[in-house]
Amino acid sequence: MGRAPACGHARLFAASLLKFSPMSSDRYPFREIEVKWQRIWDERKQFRAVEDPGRPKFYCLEMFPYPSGRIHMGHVRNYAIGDVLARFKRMRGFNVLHPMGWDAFGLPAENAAIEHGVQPAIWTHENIDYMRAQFKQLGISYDWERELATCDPSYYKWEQLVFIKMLERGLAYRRRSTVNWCPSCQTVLANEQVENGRCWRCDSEVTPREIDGWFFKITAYAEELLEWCDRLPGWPERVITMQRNWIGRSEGAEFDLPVAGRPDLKIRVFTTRPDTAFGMTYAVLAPEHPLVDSLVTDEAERRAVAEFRAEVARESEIERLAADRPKHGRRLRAKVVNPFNVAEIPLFIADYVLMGYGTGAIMAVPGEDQRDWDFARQHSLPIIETVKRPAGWVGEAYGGDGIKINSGFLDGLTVAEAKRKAIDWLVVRGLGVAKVNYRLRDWGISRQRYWGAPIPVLYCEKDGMVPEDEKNLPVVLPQDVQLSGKGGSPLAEVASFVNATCPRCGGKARRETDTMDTFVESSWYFLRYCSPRFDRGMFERSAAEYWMPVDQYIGGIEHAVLHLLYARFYTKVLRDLGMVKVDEPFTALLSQGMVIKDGAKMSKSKGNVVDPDDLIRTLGADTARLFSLFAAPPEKDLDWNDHGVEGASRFLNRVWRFVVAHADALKSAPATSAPSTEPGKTFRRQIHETIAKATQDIERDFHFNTAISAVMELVNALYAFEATSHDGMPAAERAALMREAVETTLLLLGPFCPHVTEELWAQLGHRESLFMRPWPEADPVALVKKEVTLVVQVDGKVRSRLQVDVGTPEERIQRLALADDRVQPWVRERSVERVVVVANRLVNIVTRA
RNA sequence: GGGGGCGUUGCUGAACUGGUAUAAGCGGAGGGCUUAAAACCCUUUGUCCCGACAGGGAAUUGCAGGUUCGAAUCCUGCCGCCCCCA
Repeated sequence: MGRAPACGHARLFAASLLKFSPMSSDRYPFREIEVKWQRIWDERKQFRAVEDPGRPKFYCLEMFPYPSGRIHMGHVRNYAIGDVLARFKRMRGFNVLHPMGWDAFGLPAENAAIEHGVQPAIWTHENIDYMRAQFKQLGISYDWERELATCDPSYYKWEQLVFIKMLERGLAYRRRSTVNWCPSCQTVLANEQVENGRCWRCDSEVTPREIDGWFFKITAYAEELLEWCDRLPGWPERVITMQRNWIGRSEGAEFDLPVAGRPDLKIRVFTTRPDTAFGMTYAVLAPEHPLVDSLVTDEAERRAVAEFRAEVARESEIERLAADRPKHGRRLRAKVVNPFNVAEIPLFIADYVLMGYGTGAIMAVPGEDQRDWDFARQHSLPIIETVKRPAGWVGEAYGGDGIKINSGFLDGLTVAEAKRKAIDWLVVRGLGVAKVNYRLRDWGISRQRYWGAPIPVLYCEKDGMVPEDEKNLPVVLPQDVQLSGKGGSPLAEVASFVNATCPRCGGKARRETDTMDTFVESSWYFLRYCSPRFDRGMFERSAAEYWMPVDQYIGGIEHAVLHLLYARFYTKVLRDLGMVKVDEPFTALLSQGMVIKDGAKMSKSKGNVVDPDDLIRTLGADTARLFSLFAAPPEKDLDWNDHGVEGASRFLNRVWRFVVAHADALKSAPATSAPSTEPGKTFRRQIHETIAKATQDIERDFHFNTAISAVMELVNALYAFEATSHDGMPAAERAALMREAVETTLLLLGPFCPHVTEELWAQLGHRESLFMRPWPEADPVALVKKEVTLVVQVDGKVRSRLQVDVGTPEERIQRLALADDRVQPWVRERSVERVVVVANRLVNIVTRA
């Protein structure tokens, strides 16, 4: 078979099989193929998942998207990674659950309503329709029958039910807290919506504001969430570390500082370093601390404090905690007493102490804490060292270990011993307790927004706060609400919603008008997928028991703390409500990197956006998928490169041309072979080495890029094999090997590029889908090597190569190596000290002058 | 300030538990096919040195050291970039 005619043949063949689009005359007809197979997969419901206790299950899940309108390249990458795994695991014999849905509540829908007058529900559903079509165009193997949208009342109904149960158990509660408030928009802003202290929309200054809101008591699970961090080996270490730090467990002590001359007042402080108490030279309260008001002595001080508070209120939490900026503080007239040495010390309010951490008050030990040291220097306060510095120590505050000094009864102890003794001392005297503190705060779930799940609570004139009766659920979000973007919670304006009946007494009641944070919906959607149409509960127990936990979760690193922590918490709550058995929702996690172009994240303002629609239109979904999997391993950022995409397209064309050109010969060839010739054996070994490598790369560490490159090498070898005549090789052997190589290529490539491989598979005469086939296994017989090439080094430098039979004894290898013509000149003038032989790899001859 | 990660060719990136550094793709060069171009196919392609060629040699994985028969990989210090925490 000549090469040039093969080309022409390919075109003819393709043209007769499928109609060509004129603009892609040199490319395989990807458009037709992709549409065709998407339709067939859909009709066959090929990826429908059904519980089957007889087969091992694999729950493969990618973080569901917010329906913003259209997908971007980050989505393509995320969902392509998931699809490779889902298809791969199916071929490996697993019963795979691979669902898709929509994180459909959120601010953008509401903003679209405010700006363009579209109802959020309509806007959202239109976006979902468009994006669903895009996913289908990418050929992702979802079980579309399980699709769900979180804005559907039949979804959030169950979340409202769980809310009520959490309320009963004290896991949901209401309290006042400080939030970011925009006075012009009259609404609460999320931290991300505050830019440099200003509202992202109207640019007015954001102020903290005390308002009532709902919280989930995630802190009740702090210890368990932390403990399980050690039991999630399938998670990336950096995500685990971020979660650990976020939870921020610290052990220490809590004790009281009496206010001098005010026997009625004392200030509770938390410290992780009770051993340093003798170094306490002042104390600090958070400016917001409730005791501050009782501590001020006169009107002048009250005014000064108020002024200072207003100043601090403008600073963000991040600014207040930044180590490298000056700390602002104001001295109060009141003084406190250090119980350890009964010294009277000054008391401050300062921005670097937060009400939200510990008790909102600290003992300041500038000798051992850098922030205290900075503050002490600024305010000319004394600094006492209570830990002996190591010899040669240069620096300011010393946070390290050492022997206690200047510390009364703690002198001479190590830091750890002193901590224990200091706590004992406090406990014995009833002054304080040992205390574990967490940085983690309870999860504020109230949003003064319309487009979210209503919180199922009413306020009755007679009964006070009352949960909605379960039989009245769902509390449906009203439609056709006029949204102005002003005036706080939009639901408060909807009389038909607000005015309701008290489920307890039947009297008049007002509905809660806050809606839930959208992270609540995403905290359990993976459970709903197990039985998405179940209408007698959140999910069907047996389905959840079969599918849970998610075996592989895939998503962006930006959710390292937020979503992933909330979902872990919520799952544990459901477990404690007796609804699920699992302790953790996600066994393994893959955090994929960002898609970068020209050194920056894709964004409209940078003009470096690649539109998936364009790509699918010009080069096809298989090419888009292939490149996004080939260009980098999943956990790394992916540098988008237009030339590289063309390379991926070129490769698929190359596969296409070969198969189509040789389809007739391949179809009639025997399926497997035991080659009799050396070149035949070598080629077959190459085929099976590719299987082994690709399988390992996918399975072990998701290194799809190297798996693909292995297949590329096989295709190159296939072209070379075809172009060589191989005198003496039986025609049947040649044909069988080509068939084995081609079919292996298609099977290995299938999960990456499902359409083109499925089409070529069919063209080879297969009736059954490629994806119903088992994943190929490397044949150990084919992998056996008779000979190996050993590298011969002299003093670590490569000087020659040796062809030897596998299993050649070491002495013989040594002899051969030393006798080698190329080795001789390097050892002749020197004496051989030793010879290192690494089996089947190399020989290193170590010499001495 | 503390913790973690990364640094390999013109570019993206390979190199399993230390064992031929630079696979695969992109880009470059040359050739074939073609009236021509595109597409496609083949060959070649990190640097320096010796050599007409064949071939041979040297240094090289951010920099400087160390451990080892042998280091991109392990250890120490430094430089640069990134992330998290403070």
